[in-house]
Amino acid sequence: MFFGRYDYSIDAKGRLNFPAKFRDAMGEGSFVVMEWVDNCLFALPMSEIDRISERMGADELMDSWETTGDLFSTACEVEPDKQGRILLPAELREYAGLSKNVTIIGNRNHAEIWDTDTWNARRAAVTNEQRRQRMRELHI
Amino acid sequence: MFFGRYDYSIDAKGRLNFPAKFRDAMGEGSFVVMEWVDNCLFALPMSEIDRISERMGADELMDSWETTGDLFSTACEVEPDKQGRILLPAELREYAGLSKNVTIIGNRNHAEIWDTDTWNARRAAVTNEQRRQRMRELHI
DNA sequence: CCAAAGTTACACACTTTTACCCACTTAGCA
DNA sequence: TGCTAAGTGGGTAAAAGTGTGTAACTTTGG
Repeated sequence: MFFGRYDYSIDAKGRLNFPAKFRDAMGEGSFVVMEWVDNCLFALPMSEIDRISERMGADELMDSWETTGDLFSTACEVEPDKQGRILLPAELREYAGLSKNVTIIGNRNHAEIWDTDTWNARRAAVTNEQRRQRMRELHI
Repeated sequence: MFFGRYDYSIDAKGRLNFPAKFRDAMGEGSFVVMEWVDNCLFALPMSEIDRISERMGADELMDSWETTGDLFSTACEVEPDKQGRILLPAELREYAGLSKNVTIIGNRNHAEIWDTDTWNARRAAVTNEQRRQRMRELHI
């Protein structure tokens, strides 16, 4: 399970720290990072990639071939160094608009990598009333 | 079941005592604290988080991804130390406006963490007539 | 084919944060 | 008055995060 928010900055060598909790949740060794939507990056365990691949393979829809191509072409395998930092390819950094401040959040079964300003703006756009509505729907 | 009110203060290290009764009700080990609405924090057992996660994962609604991100990004796992204290991340303390005096209340299936002044003001704002009306609706 | 330049990987040192441990105080109770 | 449980305060060690140097590798141009 992934949750929580972590703020880091990309160092001069382009390295980005990845939260220790998430490293554990990713399992041993490497995991996968890919483009998602709204200029965020998707980080998920190898096992989840397999699951998605299977699901898309089973999909009868005509466009699953194009869809997986679009998605998987951006995916890359990363492995944290001894200090827990990862090095993202320039294309992914550019897609997400990552320059200095980066926010990594947990979201159920995956982590998301955002430019900090982008993430803050996105959260600020959610109103108290929307959250209240969500609470009602969840029947907590 | 969570009920009752407990008043504590945050110490110099940012630690906050968590009521013994609630610790028991949370079950063994750690539990989860997250932002809620009206500047209060929500504390609930791990099992409840799993339940919410499942429910949201099953949700067919287009925006469930955004919704879980908004909610889960604020969540954090905490485990009371041997004295029963928890350490809240700075972001959560800030959201709830916690500086010194903190009030923890029980509310059915979860606990809530409030700034004491905020909680007192909120209670003071409820009128006798509102309580009377609520009583009628509950058929107590 | 080789050398220079840039990139990536690895190692180490340092700082900050968090976890853990122990001691003390207070309140309730027999 | 002693006992127990709850709550509070502080010291110390481990872990997480950050910065810098250097070697290995890749790329590029002559």
